[in-house]
Amino acid sequence: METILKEPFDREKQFTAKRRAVIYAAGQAFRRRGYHNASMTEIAANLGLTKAALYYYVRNKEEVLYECHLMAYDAMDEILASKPKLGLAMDKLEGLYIDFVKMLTSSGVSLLTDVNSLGDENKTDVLARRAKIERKIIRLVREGQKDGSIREGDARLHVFFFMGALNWLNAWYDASGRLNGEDIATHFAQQMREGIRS
Amino acid sequence: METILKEPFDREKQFTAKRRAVIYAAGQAFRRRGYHNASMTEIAANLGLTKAALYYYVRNKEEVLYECHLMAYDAMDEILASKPKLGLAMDKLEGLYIDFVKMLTSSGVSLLTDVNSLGDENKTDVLARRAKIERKIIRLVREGQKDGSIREGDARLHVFFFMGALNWLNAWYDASGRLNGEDIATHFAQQMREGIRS
DNA sequence: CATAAATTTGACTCTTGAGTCAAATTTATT
DNA sequence: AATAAATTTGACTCAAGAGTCAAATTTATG
Repeated sequence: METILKEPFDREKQFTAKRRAVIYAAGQAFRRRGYHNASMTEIAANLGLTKAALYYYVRNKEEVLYECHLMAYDAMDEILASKPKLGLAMDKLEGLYIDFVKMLTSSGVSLLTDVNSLGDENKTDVLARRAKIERKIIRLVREGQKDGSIREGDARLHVFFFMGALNWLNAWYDASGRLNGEDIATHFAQQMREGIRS
Repeated sequence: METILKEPFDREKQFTAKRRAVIYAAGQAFRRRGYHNASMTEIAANLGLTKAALYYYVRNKEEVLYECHLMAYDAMDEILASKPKLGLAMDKLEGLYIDFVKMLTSSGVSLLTDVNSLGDENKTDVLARRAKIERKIIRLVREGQKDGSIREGDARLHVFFFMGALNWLNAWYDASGRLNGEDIATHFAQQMREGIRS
């Protein structure tokens, strides 16, 4: 029972944990230096490994980029799923947005913008994933326009506007800077809200 | 007089015009496919040229990226300079923002985000250039907080929030889509304004 | 048309970094 | 300790794309 059940799962767990660490480290590197400027050798070195060792955990570099994107979208999906379904749409949206910012400033996961370095397959996939999230938020905005909490106007534009702030975060946010994620989250949420409230 | 004055200037003009065309075409390619995914050969082909011909107009690829950045910042500087110095800060800011969006949606010039592919020299330069523009806008926001047209709060955050929308434009704006630049500009300007008005 | 300057090209070189693989090393199990 | 599986490595290969250059071609001018 020990060797048959516990052990293999443990091994698998170790493996996936390390694999995740690789993806994560790569994500950090991609964010700081850009996908093409961050070499696999460099990423490996950050983990105290050799490039060849990385390839034990990962098929190829593109796959890593792909998984980095998914990681961010998974986190967003999780946040989306965790939200209560009742109340004013605006309030739900605000909660959502705060969590997004907190997640992006504290988890080390970030929204990468380089989607063109993915092959057709993965690119379509990632864009679909992004679109799905956007659609949910747009739906929420429309709901807010119905329940009167959100001002009229093209819901897509409402959303693109404040989603831009999230994607731009990576460009300037420095975890060691004087601004902390919490403060940014509440500030941004207010600005988002005021921008579209009725 | 003909050969001594007119001709040489004309030649120079031709050269710089073509050079500009190269930078511009490269900018389009960088925007659509990313700096590293767009090869010099490809950019040349878009212009009906050979890679070797490009290098008659341009020292190297990095220089091209550098100039693309500058092109965008030049355009923004021009807009900044064109604005009247009187009136409520908020109104000035709104005019500015509208012009930024119009410029980015109509001129073919775009804000590139890949600054890490530049060498140290150029990178510092570009970041300084960006910072300078941001500082002007931040100053304007502070002015608005003094004259009462803009709500209190961290002026930098106010600015980072709505500048994100501009940088995110490239990711979704499609000149041939149903939304035109004019509409986006007025929509975004309103959302920007409501987000920070007092 | 002859000439010179400007422009363009084909055919290279060179570097970098992704990806591979057989062998070495480590870890767990009996 | 012996063995087997998991993990890591050094030393490669290979392709892509940046950048070069001498020669060909085009354009303008007397």
